[in-house]
Amino acid sequence: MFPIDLLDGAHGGTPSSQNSPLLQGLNDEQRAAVTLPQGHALVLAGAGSGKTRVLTTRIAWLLQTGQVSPGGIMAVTFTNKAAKEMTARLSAMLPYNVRGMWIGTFHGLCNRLLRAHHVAAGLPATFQILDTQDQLSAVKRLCKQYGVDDERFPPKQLTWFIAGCKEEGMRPQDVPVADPDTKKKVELYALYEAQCQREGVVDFGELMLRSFELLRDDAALRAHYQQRFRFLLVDEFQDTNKLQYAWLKQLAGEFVNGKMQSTSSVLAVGDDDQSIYAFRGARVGNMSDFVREFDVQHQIKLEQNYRSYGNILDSANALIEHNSQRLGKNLRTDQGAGEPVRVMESPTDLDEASWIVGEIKDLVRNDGYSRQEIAILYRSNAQSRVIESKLFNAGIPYRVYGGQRFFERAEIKHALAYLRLIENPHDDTSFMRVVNFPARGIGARSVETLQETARAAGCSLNDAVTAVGGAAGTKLQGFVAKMDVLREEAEGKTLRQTIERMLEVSGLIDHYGTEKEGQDRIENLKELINAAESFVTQEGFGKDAVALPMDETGAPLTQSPASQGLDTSLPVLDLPLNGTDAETGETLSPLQAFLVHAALEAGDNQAQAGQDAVQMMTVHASKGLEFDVVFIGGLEEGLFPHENAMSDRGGLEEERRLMYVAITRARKRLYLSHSQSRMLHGRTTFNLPSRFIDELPESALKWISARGGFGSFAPKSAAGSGWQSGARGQFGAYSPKGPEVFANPVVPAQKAAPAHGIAKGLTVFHTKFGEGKVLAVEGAGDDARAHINFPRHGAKWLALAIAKLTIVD
DNA sequence: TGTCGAGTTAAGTCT
DNA sequence: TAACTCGACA
Repeated sequence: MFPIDLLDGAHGGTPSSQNSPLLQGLNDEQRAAVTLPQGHALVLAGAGSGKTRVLTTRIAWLLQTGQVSPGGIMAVTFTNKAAKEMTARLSAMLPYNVRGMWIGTFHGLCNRLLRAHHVAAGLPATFQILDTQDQLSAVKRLCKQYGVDDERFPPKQLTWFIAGCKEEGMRPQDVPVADPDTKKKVELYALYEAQCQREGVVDFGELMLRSFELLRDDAALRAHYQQRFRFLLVDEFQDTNKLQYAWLKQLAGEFVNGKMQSTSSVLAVGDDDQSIYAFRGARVGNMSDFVREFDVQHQIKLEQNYRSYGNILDSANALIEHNSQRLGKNLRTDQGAGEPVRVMESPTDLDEASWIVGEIKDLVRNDGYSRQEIAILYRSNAQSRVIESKLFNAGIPYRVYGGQRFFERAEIKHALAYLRLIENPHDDTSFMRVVNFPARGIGARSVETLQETARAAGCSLNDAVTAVGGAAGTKLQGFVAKMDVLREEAEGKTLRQTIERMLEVSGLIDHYGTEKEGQDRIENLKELINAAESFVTQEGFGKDAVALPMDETGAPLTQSPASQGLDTSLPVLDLPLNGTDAETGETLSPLQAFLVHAALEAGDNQAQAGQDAVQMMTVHASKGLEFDVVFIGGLEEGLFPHENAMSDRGGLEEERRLMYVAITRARKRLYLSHSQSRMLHGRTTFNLPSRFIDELPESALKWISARGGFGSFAPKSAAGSGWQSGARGQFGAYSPKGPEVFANPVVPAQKAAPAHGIAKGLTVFHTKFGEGKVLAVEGAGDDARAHINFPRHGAKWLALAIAKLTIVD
């Protein structure tokens, strides 16, 4: 906290207090970024260079020097995590309420804009947000309705197509049609749009596109926000897509002859080396476009790293050197070399997991690390399962981020669908989801009839119910009546009461009560009530939901905002997080706000927060975080780099940046691990060690795996990069099966091996293990392996070029 | 119409 | 491996 009397002059005063406590402890580059003069600027911030600190201090600085009031600031991030952290740091730094500032994710801020101007945006006040699952089921429903051949047009691909179009800012009429297939897809895109509009729902892409169009087409509104936001700060700028950049330009000012005419100041903070979202339309090129189009005068590089020791940083630097498309940047540290980066090789993914768990035990018991400072990173969510089960068996608390998120669980989606139907009876996606769940005798046939009726009448499923006759009609009407009752009862009830009543009336609790594994689900549903409860408390619903414009002390502004240079002809929209209707002044109901929360923040804070638990997440989810100890598992060709990304150069470079992000998460100790075989999608695969391991400097590494036992599997790096044999004595302890799995001696593969004749289902004889049954055969030629179950020794993988096997029957 | 089991298929990162 | 679809049967 800094004393208020340090405030340097009134509005627009020159920031002269260079010895402000705010600036203490910043290095020269950071200080330069924090105290940048007005105008557009780009900060290239390397990993661990104190980027978040710079951003938040910059905001505090702007406020402290009176250059802007809280309402004049907009800070955009990509993840809720980042937005939350920024808000938290700011409230610790500033002596007044930060709620008046627009700090949030792109999608969160778009939602806020659309809520506030839903009439102008052509949306109902209660519009709902579709997540990826909802979007897919909406598309499936559409395809079925129009009899689309889902072989030729898989619904999933259609959702990608639609999302891709929106990311490029294209409506159906804007999409260039080159071939009949595209023509069809565009038609479906248009139909999908109509369906969403009819049902009052928007997907993620629509949130962005719709609010972009709102700003583009409504000059008065645009002028208002341009006037209002004097300072726009954008985090992770390298991850912006075309549409997001265009959206920013609308807010920043008017674009004339390719140049930005702007009275506001845009600060873009990014790191081209950490661009890992090209797959969802991110354009690193936005950085250079920004410099050109905004005529950026100030560029600052933050290269001093405060996070990691030398060996870790050297590894990161050496790795990213292999990329060709870079702006160029090299991290440095004063912290000394630190420990070497440890590299581990395991025979199987199970061994890898056991080793990680054993290592974690040591770290906690012997080296005094707390579990929450240890992270296990992996390329894809599917990898977490094995590690989870080992951690679970070892009794080590852990927390998994991402993956199956709380709000994406089936029972929670069902509950939310009921809540959405209470809010908006025309939400057909939700209607379809729960009309017969729990089962109430409304079968597929009845639903089909209902859909046809609705389509013919051009109304929602809810409204079409009365037109359906017979027994089916009666049952449908019963369902709708039930929902009507719930809707009426929700009036004047607390969110908690509404949800509890819904769980009861819908029959969800009863249903799961009779199900075998329903107890967990019931627990989750109760957790939903808790989530709603704490949401209501945190957001302060029920009190004065509209935050008034504030002065620096948090007291409401008594003087006109015009003194801040704001356009007073429009209402000042200092709104609570989830927005208020600017035209009517109505605020969202707690239920509406909670549904928004559920859709936009998929609930990464499920697990027991606060517990000292090992952190598990994908590399993507780890961006922006840091830990004392980091394990990166599954460093194998095909997995990391992922095979789908290996075909083209761009994809491979993105994978490398991903690896760069992973490495730079570690402060003190980094473990890299790969496994020779891995259960993937139900098959055992054999992968070479990742090329990324080879790209690291030998001097920074230390191999802790014992080499040997795997003849032809010898990692390709073995040739040049010295596989020092087991430097750690405990190798045998954490890989008890190790020596047995491949019990055959290592001999050079014989060239004349291919015609082995071993096939699944055969019984074979092994000189040491006796008779066994072949479970599977993988690979060909010298690389062929068989998985054989020996009654007395268990299932083993044997290299057919080496093992002496005879076929018994 | 609901339920259950067999067969099929996809499989990656996120708001 | 897990989620999903489809067909047989009650």
